[in-house]
Amino acid sequence: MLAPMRAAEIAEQRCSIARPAALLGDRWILVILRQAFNGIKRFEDFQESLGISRSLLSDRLGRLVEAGVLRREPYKDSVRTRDRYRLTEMGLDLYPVLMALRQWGDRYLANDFPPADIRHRDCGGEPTLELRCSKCGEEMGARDAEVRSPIPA
Amino acid sequence: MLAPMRAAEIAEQRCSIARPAALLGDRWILVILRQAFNGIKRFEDFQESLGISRSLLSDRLGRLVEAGVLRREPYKDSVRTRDRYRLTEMGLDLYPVLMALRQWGDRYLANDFPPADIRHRDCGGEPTLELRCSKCGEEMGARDAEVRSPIPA
DNA sequence: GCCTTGGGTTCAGAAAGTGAACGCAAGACT
DNA sequence: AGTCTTGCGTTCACTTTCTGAACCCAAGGC
Repeated sequence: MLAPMRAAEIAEQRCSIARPAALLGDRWILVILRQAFNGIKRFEDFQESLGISRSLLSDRLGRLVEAGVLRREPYKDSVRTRDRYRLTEMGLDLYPVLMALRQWGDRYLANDFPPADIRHRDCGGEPTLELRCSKCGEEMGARDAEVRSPIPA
Repeated sequence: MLAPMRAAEIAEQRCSIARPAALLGDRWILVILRQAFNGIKRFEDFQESLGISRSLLSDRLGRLVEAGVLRREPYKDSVRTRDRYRLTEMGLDLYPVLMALRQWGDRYLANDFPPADIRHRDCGGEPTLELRCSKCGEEMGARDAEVRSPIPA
């Protein structure tokens, strides 16, 4: 199974948003990453927990490995040698993306269930994503930002 | 054109990440939002700047309107009445998601071009996304987080 | 009345996604 | 040794979605 044609075209744009979008703009990729951050590593566990078809899971894990987000490596179970997929440094750095999704989802789409309970391991506080100006330290939103080198597409 | 079947299933999960993923886990949706944040409002301008097919653009804008991320409204051009699509408050609050993608993209995927230049309107500083513990104020990464109510799927 | 423009909808063919069935290597069982 | 199970896929036939090109239609202009 090949990567989608249009994804490749989007990925070629010289744009800091289009390139990640070409990889991450996919429902399965995002929930696979969520599971990876939840500690899932084995093919079977991804497949069962997500209800994704094997062929598609195989394709998506392959894309993530190729992109450098996951690393596939053999490891010794108590019983035998298996493979597992682990987040690389590059993959771990996607955490803010997932947290941004979660924060927005909790706010606007989670009316019928309690929000995710994720805590700082050290102190039990709640992680919050802040968009802050690195110069003046003010918190910012979309309206406070100005695009100087814009709009590549 | 109907929304993809599996998207609906993912959207039904009681999960703060799966729900936004069902809407945003789509290449076109993400670049459409980028353009919206870049100030694009009209159907034609989205279409030309993205090279997306009209039918698909129509479908995606419709999804975003239905989700409450965009609002469609008529307005008076100098010449005549047109429609435009504008970000709602809910849509503007997606800014951190786009910034998270951009920050990651700049770091790992933008080796062949200069990163996007986005500045704080007031002081010219650069916006940075920080994941911080709201209790102790420490900056956090994936490894410092602990999932207490996990793994809905 | 006819033309242009914006914002679509409607095709038919191409690509991607789907679940079920099959492949295959490494240990374990007998 | 031969068979069984488990993990991790690939292949297949079928369905759904995407694609670009062609068409539609209302509001203004000529």
